[in-house]
Amino acid sequence: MLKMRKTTIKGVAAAAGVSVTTVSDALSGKGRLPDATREKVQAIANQLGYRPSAIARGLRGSGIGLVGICIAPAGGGGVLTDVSYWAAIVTHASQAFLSDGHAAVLLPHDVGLLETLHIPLDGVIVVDPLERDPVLTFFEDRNIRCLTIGRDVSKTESIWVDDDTATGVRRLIEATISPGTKLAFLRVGPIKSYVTDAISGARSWAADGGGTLSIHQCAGLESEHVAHTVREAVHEGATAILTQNDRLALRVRDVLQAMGRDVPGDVRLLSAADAMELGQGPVGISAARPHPARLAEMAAAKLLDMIRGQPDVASTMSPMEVSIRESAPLL
Amino acid sequence: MLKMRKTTIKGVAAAAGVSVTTVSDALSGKGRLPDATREKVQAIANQLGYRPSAIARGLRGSGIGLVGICIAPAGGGGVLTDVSYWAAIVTHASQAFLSDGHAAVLLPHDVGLLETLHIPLDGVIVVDPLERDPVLTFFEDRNIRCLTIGRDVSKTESIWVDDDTATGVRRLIEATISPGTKLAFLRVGPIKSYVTDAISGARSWAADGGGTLSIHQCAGLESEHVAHTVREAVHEGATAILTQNDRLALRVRDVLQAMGRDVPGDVRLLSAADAMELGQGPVGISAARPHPARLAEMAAAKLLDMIRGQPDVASTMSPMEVSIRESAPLL
DNA sequence: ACTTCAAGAAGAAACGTTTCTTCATGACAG
DNA sequence: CTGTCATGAAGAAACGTTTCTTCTTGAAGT
Repeated sequence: MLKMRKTTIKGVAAAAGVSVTTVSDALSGKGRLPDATREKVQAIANQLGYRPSAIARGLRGSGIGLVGICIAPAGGGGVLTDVSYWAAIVTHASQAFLSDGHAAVLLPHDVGLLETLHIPLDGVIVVDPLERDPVLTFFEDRNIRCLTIGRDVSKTESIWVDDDTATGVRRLIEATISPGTKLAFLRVGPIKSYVTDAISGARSWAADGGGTLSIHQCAGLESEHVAHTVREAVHEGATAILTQNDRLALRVRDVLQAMGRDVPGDVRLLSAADAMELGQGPVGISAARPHPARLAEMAAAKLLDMIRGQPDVASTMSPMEVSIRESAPLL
Repeated sequence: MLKMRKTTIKGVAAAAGVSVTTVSDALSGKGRLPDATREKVQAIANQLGYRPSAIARGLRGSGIGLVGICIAPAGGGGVLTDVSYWAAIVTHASQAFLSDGHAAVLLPHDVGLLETLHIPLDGVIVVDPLERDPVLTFFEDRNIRCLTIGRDVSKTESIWVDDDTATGVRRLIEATISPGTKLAFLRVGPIKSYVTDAISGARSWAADGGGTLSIHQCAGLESEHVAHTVREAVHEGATAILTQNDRLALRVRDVLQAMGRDVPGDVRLLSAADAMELGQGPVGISAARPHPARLAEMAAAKLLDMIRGQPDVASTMSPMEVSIRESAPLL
């Protein structure tokens, strides 16, 4: 394999017997050149396999069309993101960027790793920021335009796109839980905005005379932790359980079954976040339906607006529909 | 918001009353400077929020640590990649890159779109290249190091990583199909290397006296097309069907059921590519198990080796295990 | 007191583009 | 014959780094 150095604009200029200016103009269609020159230069550039260096271009201009998607990796348990949620966001966002001539870089949701990278980003989408997320500070420090999917409740001036979980959850409860019921909210893991929202939706239902609400923190997704929390809730008289997300809901369903409680006969079960798995199994679980794909597209579009310098980019709530299943049928 | 231009190395030099050389040296730890100067410069750089421009850096050196993952988007039907396969490859490859200080850019498997992008890539992983894939030519033309997951059978000099589908499929057949059986291979869509391999695995089984093999091309994944092809195969006397992949296998199972044929009683059913869904339902489908995660990690590691300039990077086959389920139990 | 040397720091080239400015030429009008 | 203009093309600056080279200074060795 010939290890020759890449042909640069200088090489083309020399080969064509013209100046670099002429080459640049000929290839970009600018300047005033007769067609003859233009074609000659193009032919030679072509023949030499000349490709302008994106880096050199970027040095002069503003950026090279890169946007980041900052998201915790998908997979197993723990704080990892659910695979289909992850895939929906990543595919839809990157497609949206692509059709605008930008390319998406996958970034870790981790400042330590981010610091090892040195990438010229035009902007970044941060997915599910935590409260006072250091990742947001990281990008702010570097003056990189940032938009979040899900909100960092502690930052008021930031721009986000989010499911309207509060309203969605309230509608879900109203549709399936009879007034006066004792409802237990089960949460787990770090605080994300949708959890806060789900709670405030449930609170507003309770405050408006829907019923009473108690909140329980699960130590983890392992069966024993979930069982402990469920027992606690049931012992306090709860006859309806609302979980933070799909995975927790599935565990709760199993735990209730193991305890011999009928769903929905003894306890009605709801999830604040829908997922395909909730529709499977003998007792499907009712849930509010998030729209990762739609959020990703909206986020990408807005971020591109910001990059183009539009001044009036605003945050947006996306309305949620509800999926009614066996675990909590319509009243 | 203050719209000041980014602080550059010149700004720091001016503020510190030293030359740019000194700033560069102080921050990078090179050159010979007394600690006093070093610290002073660092303090000022810090205070000014100075971040060296990755682009400028890249201009001088070789690259900015970007690698591409070129893969057809995941989702619905058509030529799109299966979601879990897609996610496994993208997460594992990008994680591997990340831990080496590189970041992954998601690229479309589409020359038209690639041409609109101008990104300085150190290398790229092309997932499931088609035969004589123009995408490979695209990267070759641009002198970008390229490694494929799955092979382009027409390019012999390229470097790849792949499941050993031929051996896996042959083992699968040997374990579940009795000698002398008429086996029908059903394929669909564009030719990818794993299909060629699956066929050659089946061929070698047939050639060594295992049984007879016929190959059928399905016009599409829609029920009517699948039904047509299955009818054809069964009419020719096939009592075992091997499908190209999981989705086709699922359709075939439904079609057989609709035709009133018992699986595995009347017809044994196999898939050349396993997926989670094959384990679900009353009649799980036996299959050879690909390892997208492992392939992605191997591919990333090898590509990084190539980028580092290692001369002896070789292609690798990854052995496949088989999943035995109800549709074709062990003999 | 004169050379030699090392430390500290600055200068300047190079990386590959784009773009603003300038220059030369010839045509045309006065 | 001279001044104006348009055309075609080259020159050079700028983008922000890194790194190789050079320069200055003071200290040490003879």
